[in-house]
Amino acid sequence: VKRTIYLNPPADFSFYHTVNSHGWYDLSPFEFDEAKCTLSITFISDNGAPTKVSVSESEGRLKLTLFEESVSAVRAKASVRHILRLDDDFAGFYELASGLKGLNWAVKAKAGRLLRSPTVFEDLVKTICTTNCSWNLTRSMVSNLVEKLGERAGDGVIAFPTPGTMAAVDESFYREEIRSGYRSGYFVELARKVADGELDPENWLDPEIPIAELRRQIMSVKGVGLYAAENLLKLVGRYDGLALDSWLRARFYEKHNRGRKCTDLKIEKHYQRFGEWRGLAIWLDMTESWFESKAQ
DNA sequence: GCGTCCAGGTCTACC
DNA sequence: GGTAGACCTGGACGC
Repeated sequence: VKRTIYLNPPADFSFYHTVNSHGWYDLSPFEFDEAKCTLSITFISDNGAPTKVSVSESEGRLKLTLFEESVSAVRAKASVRHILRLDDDFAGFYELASGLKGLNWAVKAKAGRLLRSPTVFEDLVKTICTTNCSWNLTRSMVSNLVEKLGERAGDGVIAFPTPGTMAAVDESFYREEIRSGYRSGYFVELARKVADGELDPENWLDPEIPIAELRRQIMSVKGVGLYAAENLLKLVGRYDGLALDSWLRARFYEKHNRGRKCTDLKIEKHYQRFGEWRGLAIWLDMTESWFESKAQ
């Protein structure tokens, strides 16, 4: 039995720009129906059951459709708040970015919220899946994780696998079934540490943890280097790293360096003025063209 | 059809 | 603390 509930987003929220903020909407178990502008999210409910909620916009409110009876409205709202970053505050960034070329569009469009998964663990694994490979391979590894290892409900809903489930299979499973190559050992080690309670990625959402300590913890995960750590840091609300990767560098060369390569230091200097917001500044500057012809 | 390169990098070994 | 070389996969490209 379907249920519909509503959620009031903050005034500076744009559903469209949040969903399309980066490639995450394209990774399983997210499903995005572009024509209907509806995002389906899947997470593990409090009773341990995988549950699906679809989210769309309706007259300025967020309309949540719940498909499982077991999930409470409170829990569904909390997950959506987390995934769409409804409680994040961007006033400081908008103040810095207002009127600036490359960024003013974001202020006007209310962009800046980077879509995230229901858990930090899921975002961490997905981020490792983005390293040193094409986006196609990232998508393939993630959908293999969900299809072959995900948590299944009776009605066909599948959520991203839990640390415990991921820890229960060995490296050869990842190599052969997930096709994750040398990352396979990283997944086994990470999943075991989280399942054993030795590491708690969800704790990284705590804004009180000093950035240096947080970065140290994240980079202690095998397979997570500077790019992956800074990317995950953005997803837990810390934007002081640029998270440079081949895509971002190429876009910077194109937009700000006449198509010629330059050092990372030059890129760093370009965004220095944005201080603790620089990671968001480069991302929005580099993705401006995604939204140029799509007035929303 | 086969070799090489490289994508939303990171680790290890050795200066 | 800085940097070659190795590392899975699969699609693109040159020959």
